[in-house]
Amino acid sequence: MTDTSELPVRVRMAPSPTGPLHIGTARTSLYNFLFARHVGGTYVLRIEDTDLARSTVEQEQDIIDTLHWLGITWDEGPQVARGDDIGSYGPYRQSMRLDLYAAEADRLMASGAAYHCWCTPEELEAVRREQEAKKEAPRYNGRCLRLTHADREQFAREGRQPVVRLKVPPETIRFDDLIRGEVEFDNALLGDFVIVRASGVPLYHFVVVVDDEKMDITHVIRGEDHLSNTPKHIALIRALGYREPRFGHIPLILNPDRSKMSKRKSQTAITAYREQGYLPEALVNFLAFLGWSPGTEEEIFTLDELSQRFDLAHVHKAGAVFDVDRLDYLNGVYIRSLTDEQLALRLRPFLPDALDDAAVLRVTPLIKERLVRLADATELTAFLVESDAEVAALYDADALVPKGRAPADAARALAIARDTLDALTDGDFSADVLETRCRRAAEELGWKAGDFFRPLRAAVTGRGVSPPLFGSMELLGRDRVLARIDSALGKVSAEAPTA
RNA sequence: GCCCCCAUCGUCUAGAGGCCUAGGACGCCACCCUUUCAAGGUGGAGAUCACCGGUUCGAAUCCGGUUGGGGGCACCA
Repeated sequence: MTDTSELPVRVRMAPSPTGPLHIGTARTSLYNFLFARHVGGTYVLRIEDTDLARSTVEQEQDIIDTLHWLGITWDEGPQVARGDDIGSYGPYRQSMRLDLYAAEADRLMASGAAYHCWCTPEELEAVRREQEAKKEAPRYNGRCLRLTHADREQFAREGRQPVVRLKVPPETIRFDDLIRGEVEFDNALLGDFVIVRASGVPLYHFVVVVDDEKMDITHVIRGEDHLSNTPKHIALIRALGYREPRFGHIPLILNPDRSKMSKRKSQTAITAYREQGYLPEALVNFLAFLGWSPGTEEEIFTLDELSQRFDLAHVHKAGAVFDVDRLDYLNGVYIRSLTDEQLALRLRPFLPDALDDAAVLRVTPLIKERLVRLADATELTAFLVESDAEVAALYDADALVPKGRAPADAARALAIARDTLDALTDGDFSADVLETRCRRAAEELGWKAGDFFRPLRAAVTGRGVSPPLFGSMELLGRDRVLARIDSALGKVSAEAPTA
C-alpha cells in the first residue's frame, strides 16, 4: 500500500502549545472535527511541542480547555494536561515520542537518505546572503554532503554537533489536494532541509510526517500556509517508505488588510473572545462560515447541524477576512435564542456578586435584546449595583432635562413623578402599575410620555440610555427610586434660575 | 528574488455554460414600531462577477495571458 485511501478515515489536529489557542488553529480544528464527524471517522488531538523553548504546559492546558469550551471533542488524545491519554496510538505529545523520531532518523541515516551537516549558523548565513546577492533561491548548498571522513572527524574533535538533513531528490512532486486539486512542485528548488536539530530534538516537518504515519492519519487537513511545505513532507514520506495521506489545504483567515491573521493586527486568542462574552455556539457558527458554506442561503447552524452538512467540496480556496461585525451579529442571535434561565446562567460570571442569582434572573429579560456580548451586561446593570450616591455623581443636566425644556420644567416633572410614585405601596411597585401611573401623570402635565420619562430615567439610572425604565424601577425598589429622584431633584433645582 | 496558491457588493458568501438585467447575510442609509438604547418590520444604496484575449449559439461559470493579493522558502510550528 502506498497511500491511505483504503483505510478508515482518521484525521488529526496538531496545535502547538507556544501560545493560547489561535483563531486559525481553532478553525482548522473545527474543520477536521466536522469532517471526521461527517464521514464517521476518528478525530485525533496531538500536541506538537517539539519547540521545547516556547512550549508550556499552561498553554497546552489553555488549548485543551478552549477546544472543549468550543464543543470540539476528540476520540483520541490527551484529555487533561497530565497524561491520561485515550486511544491506542499514544503518547499524543510529541515531546514524549522522541525515541520514535530518533529511530526513524537513524533509519534515514543508515539508508543514506539523510546525512549530518556541521555547518554553523554563521556559515549558513553567509551562503544565504551570497545566494540572495546572486538572486538565487536561498537553500542549502549541500556542502556537508561532500565531506570526507577526515573532515567529519575533525568537526567531531572540535566538539561540533551536527544536524541531520534530508537528501531531497531533485524530482517533481505532484499531489491532488482535496481543496485545490492538482498541485505541482519542483523539489530541485528545495534544498536539503534540516530534520533534526544539533540538540537531537527533531523538527516539525519530520515529526509531523512520522506521527501521521504511525497514527494512521488518512487525511491531512490544515491551513494553506502549509501548502508549500507539502513537497517536503512528501519527500520525507517517500524516503521513509510511508503511505501518502490525502492533503487538503484550507484558506487562511485574514486581517482586515488581507494578510494572514496575526496577533499584531487582530485579536487572535479564542480566550479573548470568551472573556468578552462571545458564546461558543456563535464562534463556531462564525468560524465554520469563514471559508465554507453549505451551498444554500441558510446561515445559522449548531455544531451538530454543521457536522451533518460539512463537506470539503464546499470549502473555499480564497482567504476570508475576520469580520467582527458579523461575529457580533451572530452572537446577538445566539444570545436572544437562549431562555432567560439559560442566559442568566451564562451571565453570572460577568456580573458582580452584589447582584445575587435571583436578581440576575430578574434583569435578564430586561437586557437580553440589548446584549452584543455577555460582558455588556456589566454596564447595562450597573445602575442596580451602584449606590445612590454613585448614581447621583453621574447626573448631568443634559440627560436630566429634555430637549427644548428648561431645568425648572424638568424639576416640575420630577416632582410630579415623585409624588406619583410616593403614593404607591411597595406591593404596587411593579412595572405595569408604574407605567400606567407615569403615563397618566405625563398626560395631566400635558407632556409627551417620552419627554416625561427622560428625566426619570436619568434620575433612576444615572444614564440617558438604560434598560426599560419601569422594569428597572421595579428591580430597584420603591425606596431607592424615591431617593434617587430626590437627589436628581436637588441637582436640577440647583440648575434652575430661582423660580 | 524564487516557488506555489488565489481573485463575485466594504465584509462573509450563493453561483459548478443558458434559471443572473448576479441571490442572501453583516455593515451602512431611510422609514415603521417604540419610554431611551436595542430588538423587530419594510425599503434603499452598494458588484461593468479584477483586466485582456480566446472557446461556445451562449461565460461570473471553461482555457490562456496580464494585473493585483496572499502564502512558503528557519537548528518556528
